[in-house]
Order: sequence, then structure tokens, then C-alpha cells
Amino acid sequence: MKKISDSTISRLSTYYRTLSRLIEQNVETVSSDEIAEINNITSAQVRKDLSFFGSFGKRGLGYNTKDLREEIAKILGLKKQWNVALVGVGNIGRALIDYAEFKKQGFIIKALFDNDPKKVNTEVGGLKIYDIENSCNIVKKEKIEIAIIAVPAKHAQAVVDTLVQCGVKAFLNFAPVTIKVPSDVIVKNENMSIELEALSYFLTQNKKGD
Amino acid sequence: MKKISDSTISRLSTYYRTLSRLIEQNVETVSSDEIAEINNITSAQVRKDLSFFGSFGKRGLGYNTKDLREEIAKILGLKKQWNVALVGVGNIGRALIDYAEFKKQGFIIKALFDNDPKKVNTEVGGLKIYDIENSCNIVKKEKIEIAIIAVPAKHAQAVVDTLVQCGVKAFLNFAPVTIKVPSDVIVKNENMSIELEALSYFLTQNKKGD
DNA sequence: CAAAGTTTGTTTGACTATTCACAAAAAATT
DNA sequence: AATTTTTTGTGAATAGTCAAACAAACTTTG
Repeated sequence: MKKISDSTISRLSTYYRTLSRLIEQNVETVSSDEIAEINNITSAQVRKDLSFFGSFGKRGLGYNTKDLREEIAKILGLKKQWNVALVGVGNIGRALIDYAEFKKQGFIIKALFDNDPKKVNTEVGGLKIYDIENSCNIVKKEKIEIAIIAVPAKHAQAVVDTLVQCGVKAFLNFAPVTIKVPSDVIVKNENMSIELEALSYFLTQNKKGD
Repeated sequence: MKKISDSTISRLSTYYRTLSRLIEQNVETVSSDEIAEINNITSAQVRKDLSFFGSFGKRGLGYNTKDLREEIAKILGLKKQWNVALVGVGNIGRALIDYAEFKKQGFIIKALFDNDPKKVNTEVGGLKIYDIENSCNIVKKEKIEIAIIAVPAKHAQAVVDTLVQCGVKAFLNFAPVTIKVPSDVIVKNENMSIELEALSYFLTQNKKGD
């Protein structure tokens, strides 16, 4: 299959959310132009993104919101429930445990890991915290498919190495470091400082350009 | 000045972090090849990114870690302290208040806002929570330059509109919606579900391709 | 039901970003 | 001090992404 760009996939996610909102508002049909307008992009972009996966619209009319949402769910693999492990029960980790958006999209946190002996064997949000040392058993038992890394930068690579050994193939990394993984494993990064620094750059440039 | 791409800016952020780590380890010189290797990119990319802003290296030797870090700090506008407001003191918001990485990079949270009367006038992390209704006074008093939006999707646009009125020109948006702003205002999005969905897509594709 | 109006899907062209490749410059070696 | 090695900085080539534009297909209107 042709390689689809990351930007296309992340736009599909935004279309998915747009459609969810429209469906809530009982909107039944939507044009590429409206989807584009809502998301500050061009309608050609919307149609192009969708065209990689099929023809879901009707000329002269647009797209059926429910049908298109369903199609995108299929494309993104949101028709199933994903078992997720969270590593690092600190500030960020705890916030993510309660983050409703994840559950809504079918990402269920099934296991918590930490290396702090004070935290191990305690519970957060109804979930027991396990020692990262014995993660493989739990990963297998809970059929973990995705791991969220919310540990300090220093420990991130080691944690990922351990979980790759246990067979985890997908990581969402909140630690501000680049993680190395084998080519059949994927890492997506969520680095909040990078975005703040981009804002800093923008504000600095604008000041200069006065 | 020539428009520099977002990807270049975000890579500069990662170089900055790489250099910080090397400096901690008392490394004095580094080549574009080493920076590239650490971050899984090509050395040409590293040199190209830097070349937009000047020549910071020495042929045959590489870059002085401290000097280059300093230059990148200047480019990104990290030589000053940025006054930040956080809107929405929920799970995510509270985690961000304690997120050390922000403070380390000079982003200081100076004001908290919420619309929940139960939260208003209480304190979190030594900061008083204000009603978003009266934000303009506080924004002016605390010289807020950047706002972090951690409110539910439903309220995000209204909150941003209010703050744009108060003169805030830069937003880090955690709400899973596209925000509309005037052209002199910048929004960067931090959407954790989008990245998870990208992982879901990847895992789904790989299963199909068995 | 014919004509006018919409909107999709896709081809083509424009633009942007990345990588290649190499001369120039400096360091290290003999 | 001359030669070899290393590494930068950058112009040229390649690859990738996005936007414009339009025929084809469908809807709506008169």
C-alpha cells in the first residue's frame, strides 16, 4: 500500500472530531468546503486526504456525516479497543489517567508502571501500579499494545527498551528526548516545550520585525 | 526576513535539548553528524537548519556546545522570561502547573483562570485562580504574553477570543478543536489524541499487511 | 425534464522541504 | 611543512506536500 503522510493521518483525526461534533448537532451532510472552513485548510486538501482511501462523497451533495465518520474510524483503526499502559505516574501521568478524551476514542489504560518503590503496589484511579522491572508479565496478561511514556527524560530510553523486549510496538512519548527503536516499532512524540518554544520564536521574530 | 519552516524551528528546540545534555556531560565540541545521530536525522538537515541563522561551526572540528546552545537560545527567544497564563485548572491544567520543564526554559506561569465558581478565588501551586471574565486586568498586570488553553473543547474558542481582546498574541492549545484567530496571533496545538490515533493507524496497517 | 448550480475526485502544476555532493576551511598526522 | 583527514556551509538535485482547476456526477430549480 502507498505510504500515506503523517499530516494526512493527523488531519483525518481532526476530520473525525469535526464530524463527531456535527453529528451531535444533528447535521446529516457536509461538504469538503465546510470541513475545510472549520479546520482552516483548503477543501482540495480535505478531498485529497480522503481520496487516498476511497470515494466517500456524493457529487453535488457532499458527505454523509455518519458514514464518513465511520469510514475514518475504520481507516484509523478506531473500531476496536486499544489496551494501553502508562509508564511514569507523576504529574503528567496522573493527568493522563483521568483524561476522558482517550477513553472516548477507545484507548483504555489497563496498566500503570513506575520505578519508585513508594508508588509500586499503590493504586491510582482504580489501577494498581506495577514495578517496571516485571512489566513483561503484565504486558502479556493485559495484552498491552500501546505504551505512554511519562517518565523523566533520563529514563525514557531504558523504559522503551524494556517494553520493546516485551513486544510493545507503539509508543506515545512525553519525555523530551529522541527515542531509538527498531524499524518495526513506532514512536510519536508529545513535547509541550517544543511548541512553547515555537511560540517564543514567533513572538521574538515579531518584536524584531516592528 | 525569510520565512523559516515550523519543522526547522522545532528541530532547533531538539538541538537545544541535545546540547544541554551534552554540556551536562562536559562535552565541549560536537559535530553535525553526532547531533543528527542522536536525533535520528541527517547531518545535512542539522547544518541546513543552522545555516538559516548563521555559521556557528568550525570546519574540521564541529560546534562548541556552549556557544551553539547560546546561539539557539537567542534564535528561539529563550534569553528572556515569558509570562504565561493557564486557562482551565482541570487535570491537564494542574499537571502543567507543576511541569518543571516549562520553568526550566523560562516559561513562568503567572496567572490561572477558570470559569468554575467553585475554583475561582482558590489557590493551586501558590497561584490564585481568577475568573476568566475579568482576565484583561490580570493579563495587563502580569504582562501575560502566552496563554495555555486547557479547557474543554466547547469553551476553547470563546476563551481565546476573550484573551485576544486583552492583547494576548500566542496560544498553546490543548483543546481538541481548531481555534480561529486573527493573522497576527499564533496558535500551536497539543493534541494527544491525534498522536494516539496515529499509533492506532500504524498498528492497524501493520496488522493488515501481515 | 432540461438547464443551472453544486460538489466531488483527480490531474496538473507550484511550492516546500530534504538530501546529496562537494569545495573550502580547519585540524590532525606524518 | 606538506599531506591527509575531518567537517562545515551551501548550491543543485530530488522528493514530498499542498493548492488550483476542471471534468464528471449528482442535485436543485424552474
